[in-house]
Amino acid sequence: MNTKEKIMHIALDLFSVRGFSAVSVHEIAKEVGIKAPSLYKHYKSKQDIFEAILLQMQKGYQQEAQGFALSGVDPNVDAKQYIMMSEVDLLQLGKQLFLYFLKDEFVVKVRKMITLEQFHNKDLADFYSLQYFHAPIEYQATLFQTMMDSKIFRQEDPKVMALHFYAPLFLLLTLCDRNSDQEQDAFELLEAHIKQFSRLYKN
Amino acid sequence: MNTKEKIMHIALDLFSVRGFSAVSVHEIAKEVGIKAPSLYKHYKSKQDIFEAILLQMQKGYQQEAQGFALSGVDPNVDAKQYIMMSEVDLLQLGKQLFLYFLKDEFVVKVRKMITLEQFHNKDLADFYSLQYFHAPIEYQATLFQTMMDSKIFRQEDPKVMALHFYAPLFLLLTLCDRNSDQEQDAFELLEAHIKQFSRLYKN
DNA sequence: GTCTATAAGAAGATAGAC
DNA sequence: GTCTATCTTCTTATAGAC
Repeated sequence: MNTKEKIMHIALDLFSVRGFSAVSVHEIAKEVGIKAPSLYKHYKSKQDIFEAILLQMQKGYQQEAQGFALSGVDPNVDAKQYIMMSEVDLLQLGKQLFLYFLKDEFVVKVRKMITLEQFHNKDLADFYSLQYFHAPIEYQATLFQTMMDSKIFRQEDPKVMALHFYAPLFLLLTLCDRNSDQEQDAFELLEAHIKQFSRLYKN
Repeated sequence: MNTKEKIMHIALDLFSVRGFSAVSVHEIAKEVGIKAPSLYKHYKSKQDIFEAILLQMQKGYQQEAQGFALSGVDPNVDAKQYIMMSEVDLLQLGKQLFLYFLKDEFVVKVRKMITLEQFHNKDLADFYSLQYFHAPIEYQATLFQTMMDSKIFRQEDPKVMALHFYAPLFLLLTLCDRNSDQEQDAFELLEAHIKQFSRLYKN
């Protein structure tokens, strides 16, 4: 990893725990192993590092989504693959989604960082809401709609069904972000959630 | 309101949007209408203001819980009142809980402030997790257990049932914290959630 | 309880040598 | 691309007059 990348990752480490304004350029440089002024040969300002992290995440997310069980691009295509979905498959899907959000270090740190900056400006608020509310809900609603059409699940509002599936995932995820020592409990509760969810919606 | 209280409320206004470290003592004092050094006659440090806010919230929460539909103290007592609970009552309960978390200005601002400081230290992380995860889940699990015993709801894991009831509330709450313009949508989705929840769990 | 003056240091960022 | 030296501004906090 070159110095520019090293700066970005160490800045992210610090921003994601203490927040942008509580971290000094001096501190980032020290962790990298250079002096603060050297850092300005790579980034024109502290804010520039922050923006580089966001850009990197948008790039990385596009790539990850491709290789993912759910492409995240066209839920209608995905849904056709899951029309015959059993309870086990749904469990698999939920776990996979949860583990991606929880175990991809870069994703975790960027989420934490944005969590700490979400009220600063509208762009970041909108970005967070899109990434962790609207996009997953819309996506899963389309998925469940298709599965309802094929009589796997009872006829209910697919958007609310998506909310019922996703909201516990999100709550447990944010719990783990704060208290990583509770990951095991969270994971067990996640399993219990999806199994009970399947029973409730099963036709 | 005296100057000491004024300082606390204005500090909270600023901390809850920009975070503790991004707000200067000078700025707080300016908004209050005094000079920065005068502020130190009321609080011994900036950190001291932060801690005063947390203390004030703990006081206020104890009082609010008393007058609340759910006492928040003994769920077994509460549950007996709700044994005959209908779908409409559950809707009422959910809305009330949601509106308390969303419309009590002090509660909203303190939640936002702690959201921005939650990764700084373990005490704040634990406080957030207790307030917005463990306490509500435990409380509602006990409530639902009693309601299952009296055959109102189908026999399922009461803790997971509590998760199913509460997680969408939390997700919509944090959405409103970021995007207050989406409150109306959130509220409608909340209603749809509780109605569908009732249908799913109804015996 | 407010003010002005000021300390003492840390902040982000630039200039210019190597 | 790294360094030292430096600029300028801002930071928290104190001293002491009124």
